[in-house]
Amino acid sequence: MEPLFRAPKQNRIFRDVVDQIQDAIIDGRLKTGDKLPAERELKDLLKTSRSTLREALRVLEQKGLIEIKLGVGGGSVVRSVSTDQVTESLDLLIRSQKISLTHLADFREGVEGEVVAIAARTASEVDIRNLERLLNEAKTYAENGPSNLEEFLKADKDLHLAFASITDNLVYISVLQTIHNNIYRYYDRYLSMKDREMKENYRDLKAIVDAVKRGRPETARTLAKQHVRRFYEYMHQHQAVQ
Amino acid sequence: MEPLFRAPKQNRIFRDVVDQIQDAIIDGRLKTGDKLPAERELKDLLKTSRSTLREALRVLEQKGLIEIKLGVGGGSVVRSVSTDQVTESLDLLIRSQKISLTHLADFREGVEGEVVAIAARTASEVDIRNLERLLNEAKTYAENGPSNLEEFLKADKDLHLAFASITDNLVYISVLQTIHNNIYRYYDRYLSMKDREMKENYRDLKAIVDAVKRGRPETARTLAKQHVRRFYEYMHQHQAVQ
DNA sequence: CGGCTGGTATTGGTCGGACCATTTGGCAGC
DNA sequence: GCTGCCAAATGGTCCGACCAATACCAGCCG
Repeated sequence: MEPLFRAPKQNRIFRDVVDQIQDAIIDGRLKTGDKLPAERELKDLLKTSRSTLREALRVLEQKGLIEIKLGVGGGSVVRSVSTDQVTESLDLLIRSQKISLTHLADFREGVEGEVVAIAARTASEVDIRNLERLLNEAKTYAENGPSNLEEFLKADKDLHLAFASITDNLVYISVLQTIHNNIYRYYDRYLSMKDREMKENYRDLKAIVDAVKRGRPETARTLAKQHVRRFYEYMHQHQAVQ
Repeated sequence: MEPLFRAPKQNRIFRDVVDQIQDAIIDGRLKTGDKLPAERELKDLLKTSRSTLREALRVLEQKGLIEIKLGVGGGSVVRSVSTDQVTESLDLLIRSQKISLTHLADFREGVEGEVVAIAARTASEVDIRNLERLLNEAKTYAENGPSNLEEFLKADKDLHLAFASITDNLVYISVLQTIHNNIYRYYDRYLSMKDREMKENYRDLKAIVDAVKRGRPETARTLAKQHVRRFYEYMHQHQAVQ
């Protein structure tokens, strides 16, 4: 039987180790949940040192391809190539302030408009029920006023990501996850929503869900764009009075 | 004077080292082009071992925050936080075949439509001249037929990215760069464009540039969506006869 | 008998030190 | 003054030891 790994060549050995394992994951020789051998064992299989191997594992971990756990029964486990890690780099862009609030808003307006339009065309009954459940959560928090702002924003986020899920399109899902996972970074700087604004926001969401339920793509798109724009207007106003 | 680094705490030291250096880069204490001390020196400053420090540096390198060069005068240099590295994770998604051709097409239709619409509203004269220059390149290749397919696709890509640049919005730019940097992975599997199709594709591009030049956002959007859809229809047809 | 508890083995995390490989720049010899 | 080689700086690799977290099991106590 052919061994899973071979001794590395090239100048920088750790790079070769990374490539070997990454390729094995990408073309399916290693599957999600598979456990790599222990470091002391793997270093022998790869005919390298533990330090070099560990540098390679760190890189793979950072790429989101494996997860490393401590203790007995720990070790390196292959993660599913998912959207979780897509966040990292856009995350850095945002944190380095290379992306302005306005640019983020423009992007969201276009993409989220399209997403709800697709959702309105393709949502199943199960999808709709899920949307209504999330909408109901948002309603509860909205009624309780600004003391529940954090929970309300969470529900708002969940709802937006639920629309993305309905498209069943990993590109939309991962891109929007990235945006929504980072958007809170702007909150502290800009956002302070008042009671009236929370309720207004909730009515937006309700209207969008309604349009999706009734299968009106263009209505949903218009409402979503308006919703996003309004959200950013709150933030801009708050910025102005700071 | 306060030292740039302090001794790490926490359970996993390398993680703390990563955070320290990353924070220094993000909030500007370390600027693009700045050189970190040599490893043997930095490990003393951080009161850690060289192995641990190196694992941290590997992670930072993978994040695209530093670049490590060998030899005398080598070392770790802070890179500008750019869109280059945003590619990595979507790249992995695509290579793992988690994203279908259709999903990619749907996403591009929405986003590229929006992008050219924005471009039509905001393009400057310089932008227009640049578009016309790129369009002219595409024309040359299109006229020379399928033997120039590769060059034509490159020109097509440049044109699409040029539209994104006009928006001046890093989110659009980085997302579309990611898509276009990876789209070629589908070519081998699906694409084989014939002479007639290349010319048709060129006419699409020309019409879009024209709409942008004349400041017609909605016309540009419609044309761009149609252009993207047509492109993927070629690929699907080719797939079907394989 | 059952549950708590502490020990122990496994596995990743950290450390220090030695040596290798690459690169640059200067010095020696022509 | 040019050429080519050597030395120093710096990252890359390797080794072996020990630390730290954790799962699991044996044994004790209620």
